[in-house]
Amino acid sequence: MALLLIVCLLDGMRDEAQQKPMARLDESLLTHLPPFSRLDNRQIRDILDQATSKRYNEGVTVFGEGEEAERFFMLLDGYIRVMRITDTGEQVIALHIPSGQLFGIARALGRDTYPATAVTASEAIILSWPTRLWDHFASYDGFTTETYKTVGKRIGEMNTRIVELATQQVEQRIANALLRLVNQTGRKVEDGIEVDFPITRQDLSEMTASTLHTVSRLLSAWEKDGIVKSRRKRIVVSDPHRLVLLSQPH
Amino acid sequence: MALLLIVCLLDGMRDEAQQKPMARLDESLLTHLPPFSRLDNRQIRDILDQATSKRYNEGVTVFGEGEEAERFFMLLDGYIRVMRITDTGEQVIALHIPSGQLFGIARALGRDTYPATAVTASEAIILSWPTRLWDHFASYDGFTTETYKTVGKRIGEMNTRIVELATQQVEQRIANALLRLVNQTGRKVEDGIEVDFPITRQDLSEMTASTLHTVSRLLSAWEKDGIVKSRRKRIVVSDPHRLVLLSQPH
DNA sequence: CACGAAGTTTGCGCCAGCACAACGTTCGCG
DNA sequence: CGCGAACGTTGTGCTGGCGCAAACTTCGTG
Repeated sequence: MALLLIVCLLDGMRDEAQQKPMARLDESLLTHLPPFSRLDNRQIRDILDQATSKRYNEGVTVFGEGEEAERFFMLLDGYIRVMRITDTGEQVIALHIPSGQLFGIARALGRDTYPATAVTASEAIILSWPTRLWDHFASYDGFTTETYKTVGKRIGEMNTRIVELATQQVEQRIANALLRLVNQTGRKVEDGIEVDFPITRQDLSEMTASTLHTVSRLLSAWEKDGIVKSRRKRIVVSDPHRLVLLSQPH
Repeated sequence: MALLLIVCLLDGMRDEAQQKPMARLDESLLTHLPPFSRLDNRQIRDILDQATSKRYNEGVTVFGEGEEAERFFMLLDGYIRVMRITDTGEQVIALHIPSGQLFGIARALGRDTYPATAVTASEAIILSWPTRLWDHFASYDGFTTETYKTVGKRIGEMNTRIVELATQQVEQRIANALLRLVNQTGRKVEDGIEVDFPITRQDLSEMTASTLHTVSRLLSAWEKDGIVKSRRKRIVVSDPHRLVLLSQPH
């Protein structure tokens, strides 16, 4: 709810400077996001005063793997796709980050460079700060604690990912990926739940270590069975329950 | 080097109480381990005074996935295998932890339960502390910083793991797994570098999401080519360079 | 509204690697 | 030192899902 407000405020800035301090932004709006929830007003204002805001179109690279970690980021609206590219040019999507989370916090894990590439999966609004401010903010009560909770969750997701890749069939992996998307970023629509950002079969194949072709085939089959409905870049899950069945072995 | 000393000291305790305070242990021995390297003598003594020491045989479960995270651990000697078990009973090995690292630090990531199962991959000597002490130690300068560096590294490894599973052929994955084992835990022997703890083909297959049979076949083929030498539970890599070639696409 | 780019569908053949099976080898233990 | 269990090897057949190819649909743009 708070986020919507922020977005409106920021929309006004769309045609102005793409990067500018956020002095205008009401600090109460950030209060409910986990990393900031335990901070007092003075601290929040301090953080906001030093933030840079920027609006990104879909498919823009926020930072690349191996680059020096000069800034860290807070996603206010939209979705971020975290991916790596192999020597042979294949892309692997590691995870999707929903709004309200910090990302690119290499510094918090003692790294000097970003370990992966972050690309906007939809239009996005992002605050960012120079990395050197991390230690300063880290002294604020609860800031790091909440951050590391997020890290812990992501580790859990990665573990699950590994187990899935290691043990499940393609159909189950794709079903799982879709369920995860719908759970984490789903939006209720008339005939089911829709993934809240544009997603192609190619993307799904990169999330599940399969191929565009296989994903396409399966989605077609599922559509025939009335489990999903999809159009270009949009996927609606109309029968989540049957998808859950498909996602489990046998 | 310091570790060897510790091990000797502890060996003396082998037949005494399996669990007892470590008051006797010279604090200077822990000084060089990353999590403690920036601590002063008083702090190290404080940490040691509250530690419990225990010796484990090979193949013993230290903690299980989902259990309440009552303690956190420091591996002084040996190796730990971190694994998860799927609903269908398949095991997946997530990573191996070498001596000198903290593990089971769910608390540091805001979790109440352990996210995976930890089993000793060899005989091991482990210190542990009640979880509630974490926050106390965390106030010591550098303790958490160094810990989170380790977490960062493990995240990197997991990412690599995911990319490997997603893009590489079985032969390359097994070659990679073997190279990683040899790099991280290798011990020089006469005719090459040996994995420093007992490892079965089954283990390797669980690390690479393949089967015992395939691993066995490949190791046999490699042995015929003079790349590795293996006997029961032991693997020696005699020609790492050619293994690197095998680990890369084409 | 015509064109190109991006996204999607579908058919077909093939092969890496799994399942199944049976046997050989090493180790620990009484 | 003999037995059983754990660990390792090898052969054979089969199939899921990938590679390749070609055509179709939707969208944005000038």
